[in-house]
Amino acid sequence: MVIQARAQLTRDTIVAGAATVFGNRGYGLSSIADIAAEAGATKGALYFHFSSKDELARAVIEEQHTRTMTAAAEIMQEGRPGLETMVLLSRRLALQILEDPVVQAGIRLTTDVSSFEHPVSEPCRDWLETAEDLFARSVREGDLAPTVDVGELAYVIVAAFTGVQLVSHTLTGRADLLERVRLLWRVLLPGIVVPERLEALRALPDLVVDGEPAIG
Amino acid sequence: MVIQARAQLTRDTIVAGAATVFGNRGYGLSSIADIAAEAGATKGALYFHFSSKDELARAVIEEQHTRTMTAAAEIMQEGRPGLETMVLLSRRLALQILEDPVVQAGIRLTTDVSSFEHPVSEPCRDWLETAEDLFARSVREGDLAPTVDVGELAYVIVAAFTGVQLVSHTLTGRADLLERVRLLWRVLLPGIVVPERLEALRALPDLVVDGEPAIG
Amino acid sequence: MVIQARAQLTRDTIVAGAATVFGNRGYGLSSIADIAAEAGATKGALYFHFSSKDELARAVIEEQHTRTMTAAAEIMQEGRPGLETMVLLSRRLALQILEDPVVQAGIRLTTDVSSFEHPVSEPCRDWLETAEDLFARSVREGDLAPTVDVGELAYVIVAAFTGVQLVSHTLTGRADLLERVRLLWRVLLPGIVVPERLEALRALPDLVVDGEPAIG
Amino acid sequence: MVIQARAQLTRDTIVAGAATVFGNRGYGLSSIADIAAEAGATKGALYFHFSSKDELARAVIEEQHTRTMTAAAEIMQEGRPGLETMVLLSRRLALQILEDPVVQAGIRLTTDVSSFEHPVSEPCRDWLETAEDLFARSVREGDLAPTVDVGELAYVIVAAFTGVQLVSHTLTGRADLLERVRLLWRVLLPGIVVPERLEALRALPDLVVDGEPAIG
DNA sequence: ACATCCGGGACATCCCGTTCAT
DNA sequence: ATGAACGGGATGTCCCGGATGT
Repeated sequence: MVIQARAQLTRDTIVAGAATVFGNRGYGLSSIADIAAEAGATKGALYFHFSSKDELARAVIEEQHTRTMTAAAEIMQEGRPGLETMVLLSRRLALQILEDPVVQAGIRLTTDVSSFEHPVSEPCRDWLETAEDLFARSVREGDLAPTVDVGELAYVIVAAFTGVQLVSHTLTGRADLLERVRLLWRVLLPGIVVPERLEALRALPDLVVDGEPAIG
Repeated sequence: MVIQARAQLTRDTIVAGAATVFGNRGYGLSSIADIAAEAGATKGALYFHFSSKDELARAVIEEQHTRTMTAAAEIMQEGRPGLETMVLLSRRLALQILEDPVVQAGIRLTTDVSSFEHPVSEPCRDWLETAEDLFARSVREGDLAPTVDVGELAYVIVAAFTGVQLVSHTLTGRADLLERVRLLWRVLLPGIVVPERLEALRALPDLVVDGEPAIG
Repeated sequence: MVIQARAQLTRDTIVAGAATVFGNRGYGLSSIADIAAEAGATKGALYFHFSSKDELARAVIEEQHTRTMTAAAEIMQEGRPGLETMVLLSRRLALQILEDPVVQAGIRLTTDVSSFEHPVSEPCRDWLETAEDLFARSVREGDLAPTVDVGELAYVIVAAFTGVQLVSHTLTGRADLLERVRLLWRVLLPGIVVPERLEALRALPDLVVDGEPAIG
Repeated sequence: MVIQARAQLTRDTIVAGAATVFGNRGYGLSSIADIAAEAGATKGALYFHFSSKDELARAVIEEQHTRTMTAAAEIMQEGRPGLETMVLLSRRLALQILEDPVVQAGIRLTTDVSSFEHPVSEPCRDWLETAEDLFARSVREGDLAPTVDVGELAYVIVAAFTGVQLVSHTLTGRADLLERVRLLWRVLLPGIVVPERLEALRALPDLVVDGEPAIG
């Protein structure tokens, strides 16, 4: 139906507006009225698409998840080695956080909304799984020692990235996010790759992703 | 004076109640009425001690900061090597997070309140400084290579710990926090200590702090 | 036209749904959305047939009035004596109230909507008129004394019936309505019929109408 | 405490305002804002005393019940015969309905709120009981035949009065209420009192209560 | 003609953070 | 330090039109 095209547009606009407000103020301090104003929509329109603030927040999270997973899928299709893919994924996500309010909001909301009755943990689990798969591949490729527990390694990486993003946000408003992610890998890599590959992979953290400004 | 002692007690009770509520629901979703009820005080009493919700939140953060810093000072007085001290600090903080609602709340609020006009970043900076100092000591003690940038290393450690705490909270309600912190160090240490000390320090992550249940 | 047949059906469905909701919750607490849902229609369909909530309520009242008046006409055609007809009418109406949501709703709405700009009093007046006519006939038939004011008598009967219906609704959810109507007549009759006919009419309240379960 | 006196006053003001609005528009169509405005209070004050619209409505009902029962007690203390007391009670209630918005509202709300989860039926039951007691006394006094079922009689009277009040409200805005109540008794009495007392009691319906305008 | 989808605002109820007398 | 009150939103939902099919 043609009508539904306009509806979809309205819905997207609202999600975007919600992301901006949620991202700036967090769930609890964002008001539906502010969101509607930000999106240039009325509360009637908003209420037509989302039956509650909670549902709206979850829609933002879902959209963010879709976007990050789509971006991740693109990179994973390039057929690079596991570790390299992992690094690129982290940088790609960092870029999305910097550029896309929906991604910013989604990440913040995932934490906020976790206080609720039905917390949101899928995105987190998805990342863990992805990381685990890639590390498992790295083991097969000989970059990681067969003795490492890839699940545990994935946990540390995902958590560390999360922390870097949050601390960078707190201290510099994310101005140094990309640099900090690079730094994270420089510290982590030596401890996990097998010694003989270390030299070859030393440049990994400085790889540049599509759309990323080259390093000064 | 006796009267002031009671006032101080009331104030502490309120801070504790506020911590419980803030910690569970976040700043925006916590109401003054809930806090007063939780603390067993009246709203009037609350407003006598704190002139606004914002100030109350900052008081919780400050109290948390005091507690963590006090605990940190205790450990640092024991005169252990830098790296060992750092590990113990992290474990001590994890324990506080698990046991002390004020600490839980302070950490959550630090993020929440960062959306405000006067964000809170001191606690974060203090930890960075502490970590940096300890790592510098480790360099002097020969545990870390002189080439490492201790500031950067501190950043990674603090961020990673933050992330581990947050992810553990999201996925398991912090049930596995201690184990995850241990894991974090096991992954990190090999990449940062000088090779010849690695064997000697391998047991570091499993050190047990006062009050901590022994590892099964 | 065939199309209009479907429209009529839709309209009737909506009126029935509206009756159910109005009857349960009253005018003010019934929402158009609830009515549409109850009727299995969309709000659009509803607003095609009725231009406002008020109009819908009046349509329900009108439909109720039609149904009760139709039923009344049937009984009045049977050519029974006035008093007997009156008793049967009251029992027939009680049955309708018990069985037909539209009748329930109509009665409730007649009261509710009375708060509006254009109150609804026709149904009430119609009943008064009908009762008055029947009592006048009873006078001619010698059942009532010529001295009674048939208008006043009609008023008392209509009001008393209304009250019985309402009290029965409040106390037992109308479970004892039929019995209470019977009781009403047993109390009223001795005071109004001429003494010499009293014995003959004593059985009147226990007459059974079509469709009514016999008395246990 | 002195403070509570002012609070009590505010509370009463709010109940009175609520009664006015509820009485005019019914529960569903009355808004809290209108009530606050009518009472000259703020929504904050209102919410301090009543935690919901429902509770406010029940407070109005309760207040009405108190007032009618107080008035009833006064009359019953006068030591008149049962039937006479009953008649006077009905006239007193009619007067209250005419003069006291709280009583008007209470009666209307009793019906409205009956749709809720916790309906209100006590007032109705209290009246039934009172009437039953008085009729029982009348039997002992020889005004009523010992064969009458006083419970059933009470039901009819209470219901009939309720109906008269409602119909009078619908048709004339209660302008003829007193007259209609008188009429009700004139129709009812002959059917219930023992023949030999009928003449003596014929004047009962025209008795005048305190504060009632004499009959023209 | 009949029905639907989508959207528009205006309020409803409720509750919140805060102050003022006492 | 309390009880009472204050306004100003908070979310949610209502009644209702246009745009769009069928």
